[in-house]
Amino acid sequence: MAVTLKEVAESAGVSRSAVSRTFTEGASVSPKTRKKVEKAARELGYSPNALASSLTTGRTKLIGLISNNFHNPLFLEVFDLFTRRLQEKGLRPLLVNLSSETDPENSLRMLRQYSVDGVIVASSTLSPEFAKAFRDAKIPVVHSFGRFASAPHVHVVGIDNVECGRMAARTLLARGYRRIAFLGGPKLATSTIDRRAGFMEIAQAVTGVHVTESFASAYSFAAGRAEMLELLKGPYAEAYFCGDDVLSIGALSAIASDNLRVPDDIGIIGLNDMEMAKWENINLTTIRQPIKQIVESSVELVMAALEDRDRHPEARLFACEVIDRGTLRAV
Amino acid sequence: MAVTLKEVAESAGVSRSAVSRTFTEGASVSPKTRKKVEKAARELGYSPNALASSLTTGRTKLIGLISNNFHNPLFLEVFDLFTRRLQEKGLRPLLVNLSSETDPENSLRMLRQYSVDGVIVASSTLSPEFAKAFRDAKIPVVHSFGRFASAPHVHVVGIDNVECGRMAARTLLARGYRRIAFLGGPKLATSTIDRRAGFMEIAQAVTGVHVTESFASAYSFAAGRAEMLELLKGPYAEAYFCGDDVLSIGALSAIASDNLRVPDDIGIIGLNDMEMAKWENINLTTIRQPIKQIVESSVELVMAALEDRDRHPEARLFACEVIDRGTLRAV
DNA sequence: GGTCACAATGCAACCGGTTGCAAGAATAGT
DNA sequence: ACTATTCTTGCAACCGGTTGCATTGTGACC
Repeated sequence: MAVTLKEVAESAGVSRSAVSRTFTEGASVSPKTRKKVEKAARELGYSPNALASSLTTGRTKLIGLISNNFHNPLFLEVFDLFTRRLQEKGLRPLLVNLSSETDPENSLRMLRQYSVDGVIVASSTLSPEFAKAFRDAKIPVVHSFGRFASAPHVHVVGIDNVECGRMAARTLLARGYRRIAFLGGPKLATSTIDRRAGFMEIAQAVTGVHVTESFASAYSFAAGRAEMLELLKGPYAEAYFCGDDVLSIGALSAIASDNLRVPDDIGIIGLNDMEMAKWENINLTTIRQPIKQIVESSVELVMAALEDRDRHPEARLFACEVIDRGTLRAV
Repeated sequence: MAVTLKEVAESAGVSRSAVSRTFTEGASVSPKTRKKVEKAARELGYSPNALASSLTTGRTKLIGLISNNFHNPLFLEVFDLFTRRLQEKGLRPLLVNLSSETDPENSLRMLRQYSVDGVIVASSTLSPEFAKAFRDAKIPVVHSFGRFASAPHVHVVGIDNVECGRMAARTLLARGYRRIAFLGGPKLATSTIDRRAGFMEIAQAVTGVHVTESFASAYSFAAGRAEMLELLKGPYAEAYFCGDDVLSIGALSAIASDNLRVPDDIGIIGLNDMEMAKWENINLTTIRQPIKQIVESSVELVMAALEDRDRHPEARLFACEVIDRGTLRAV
């Protein structure tokens, strides 16, 4: 096994406490012993066992990073940002893939067994039971990319999907589109519901605008393509607000298959601004979701909640913005 | 804090050992006490602290999952597969993003501090110092997607990149291409070196074939596109073997920007067969890397290495196959 | 030099479990 | 009914650290 505290203590000729103290921030150790201990530690290649110390301190610095979005390329960026940020802050992400669990109860038990300090759920949905279980266990939870609520029952960081819907509708109207449509993700996803609501609110408020809606079975390329192929069979709209970039890309491919051109024949606006959206062969006009800020804020929030366990649930919203590329006609 | 062993013991009216034993596989407990303990545990909502037990057992069931490929969409699939598989096997992935570390030494220390049982490095490169450090610490390492070596100094699971290069060359030749080229990733990446070697071996062996090579600065869309745009300025080849799918997609976009058509004007064959390759608007002919098998085998191997710490380093290779789609002309 | 305040150190108990060992209980064998 | 064997069980030590407390050491000040 690895070198232990005791061995270092013996080698340095001091007590175990002394060694422990040299490795704890702000403990009282004289420069002399500190030097001795550090020398011994270096020679033996000692590094403290974080798990053992967590036993007494009650802090593991482990953060459960839970997601079920392992098929949306956006989330590779999200994982990248999360892991970097957590590492920077001295926290360790324990990754949990929720999609494989038949029973979320299971992941939950596991996170408790490993005494994670906190949990970040990076997924648009978070079941209330899940949230409750963590609250009962007094483990801080931050729901990243979650649904905004004015009275949240859990910390949530994300965007205002309703406002995004409005933004999309306004953008389409500003470009002079009059027959517009919402092409959402799964009908039951809260993100779909909210984006639709905002979109409709604006679209239906102006006379002379014809608005329709439809829903893809998943936030995926295949679902977006399939749904758009279907739509193209009938009389189709002038422009579509797709619930998500990957859906948009699916739709774009359907349009291309039908030998229609974007934005001449059909306009598309997406949501997310994932890396791929700026690829020149896609060049998607979309609404940017500031994932970097969301991630940073989530980490900050989970750390704050660690400090103050009874911190009141808080919702943090970030503004989105339209990124104008090539899939919508000019103003 | 959470419920502890002691509380359960008191509530059930037995010793702590008894409780511990009911929760350890294969320990000797009478049905009667087991029943009592389970009842008490259920009532109190007890679940054992995995970290505390790791202290005596020496096993944490934590596996360090290390990568620096947070920009290649293929790796979202890889992470999905790894997390699922590890979870199925009762192991927990502790994710480490190497790209953010200025100093890999750092991640290494952290993994030691958290006493991970083993490490999976999912990245084409693995520095020898890194491997050595783990070997010194007696922590099993599996290098997934690593370079094949007939005398590996670390467990490695992946494909034979040289053979892939050959396969690509043979495929292009079989389609009647005679002016062919290799468009690799970073010149120093072992994957690039090997794929190039295999490609050249075959291409240069047949007379009348003109073969050239060039290298993108990274395995990324932007780099692939940039390099291909450059190539298109001069006399270009009939078909390109790109080092990777994402590079291929970049190249395809460059070709489209120049108003050339695939496969009529230029052929492209990629490597990986990531999800995107089958998207209808990309429809990339490529060499499939069997990532699912690689992942499963990696997990299996790391578990085996856990059992037998002195297991001899082993290289496991998986065969690739050409997936014929639309970016190469027919035979 | 003596007193005092405070810094440095070691002791021992503790965090939440596991496990070797010996003693006691149960079962089998005759 | 008595002994031999196997199962259960609790005790106590241990895993690798941390920390409250009492003790000792150090320097400041008068």
